[in-house]
Amino acid sequence: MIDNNNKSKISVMLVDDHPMVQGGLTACLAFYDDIEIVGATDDGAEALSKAKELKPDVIIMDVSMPKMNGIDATEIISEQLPETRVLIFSMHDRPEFVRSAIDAGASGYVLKDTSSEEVYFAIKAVAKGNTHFSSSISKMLIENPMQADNERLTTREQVILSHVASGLSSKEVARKLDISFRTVDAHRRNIKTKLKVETLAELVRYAVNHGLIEKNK
Amino acid sequence: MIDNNNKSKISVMLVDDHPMVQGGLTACLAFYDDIEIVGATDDGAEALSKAKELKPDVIIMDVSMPKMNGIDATEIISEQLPETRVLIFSMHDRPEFVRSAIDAGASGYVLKDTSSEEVYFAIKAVAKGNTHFSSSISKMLIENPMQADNERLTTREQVILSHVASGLSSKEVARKLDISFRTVDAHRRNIKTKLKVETLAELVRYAVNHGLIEKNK
DNA sequence: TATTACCTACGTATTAATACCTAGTATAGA
DNA sequence: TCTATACTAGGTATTAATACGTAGGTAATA
Repeated sequence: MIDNNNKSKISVMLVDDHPMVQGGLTACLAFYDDIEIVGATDDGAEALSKAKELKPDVIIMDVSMPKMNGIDATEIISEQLPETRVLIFSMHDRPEFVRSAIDAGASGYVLKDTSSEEVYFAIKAVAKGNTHFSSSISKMLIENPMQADNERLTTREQVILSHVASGLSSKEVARKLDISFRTVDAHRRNIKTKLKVETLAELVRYAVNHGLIEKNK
Repeated sequence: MIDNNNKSKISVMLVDDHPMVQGGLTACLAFYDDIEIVGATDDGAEALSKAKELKPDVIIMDVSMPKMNGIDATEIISEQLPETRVLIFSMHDRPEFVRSAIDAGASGYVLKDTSSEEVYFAIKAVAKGNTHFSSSISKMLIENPMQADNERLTTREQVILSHVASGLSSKEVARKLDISFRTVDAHRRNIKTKLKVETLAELVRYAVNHGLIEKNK
């Protein structure tokens, strides 16, 4: 960005695959004369190239998008355009989505039921280098502290869990991974200890809710 | 509605709890001079009273809303305002959402990634008394025929399944429901036969995906 | 009256899961 | 070099799940 060029207005790029949401954001932000919509796209991959071209102050980014999701896009933008701030604008209020976004470098996270005014204030805050989270998001982050390192599942454990949650017995998982069924059992026990659960049903629910297994499969 | 009064314009009411979606719909439909937005609300319960007052030709209805969901609202509107058409406008593309909506009396179902033009055409179609479904919705309905009566779970079976899926053993479910664990086992076997699954993991996933158990619980 | 479906419950036999304990190898980090 | 972690794997014992078959009582429907 050229020094002092268009400095009084915050340039904003929209990245959302729902036409009505894009339209709604455009319409609502049009009321504020210190905000300028400089571009819009409906997928994360194109967002990257457009962001490099436009160098907006703020990007409003959805999470779920067809080609590249907003979290991955955010991570790359944070690396390649450190002066551009990303404000996540999403349906998803679960801790793992929010944490992924923060880890990827997002400066804020607001839910899609947020009022126009709050979206505007959030844009202003992140443009200044601050952060902004919906109050329910902040509350939820406080109530669900980050899992300790020793409570995270290793890669192998995730693989074991996804198979078990899909319905395979320990023997079937063992055969599939070419390991002993005792090894599978040992992993299951470790996984249960880490996740503080006791039953297979709880393991399955964790896997479904954390995207370790495809829905409707 | 008074005969011939304002007949050339289709009156439309918006029911969606996302301000940007409401804003986007309003903005996009403003381009069409044969459509008039006569009201908007963000919850299904208020939608009922406003609909009786305004008697719109078409209601654009979200599904997930805080106080009353769009399906329940649709059902009541279909009964009490038979000349008002409901067009569902939703994130959810799973068969059970779509079927619930149709059963409730909705005249159409479009997904939130639908273009402005298609939303406009859908409104026109349902205002005329036709139906309109996103092409992916139509395709999915064809591929997932309604379950036969003998494949639906009875009330008791759903209760058994929700307990089992929450992690209780057959003995624990038996104790909780004051029945024999043999009875629980018999139900489990019947449920598996009906759902065409073989393992507890598959039962749990069904329960999670069909809302028989709370997410993140 | 006969049939069907739902809910209930039992016995027998086999397999799977689980708990507990123990332990070797490889790799990374202090 | 030592320690910790991850991944691996074994034995023993107990409990749970599962399969198969059987069957009674109640209510609804033809």
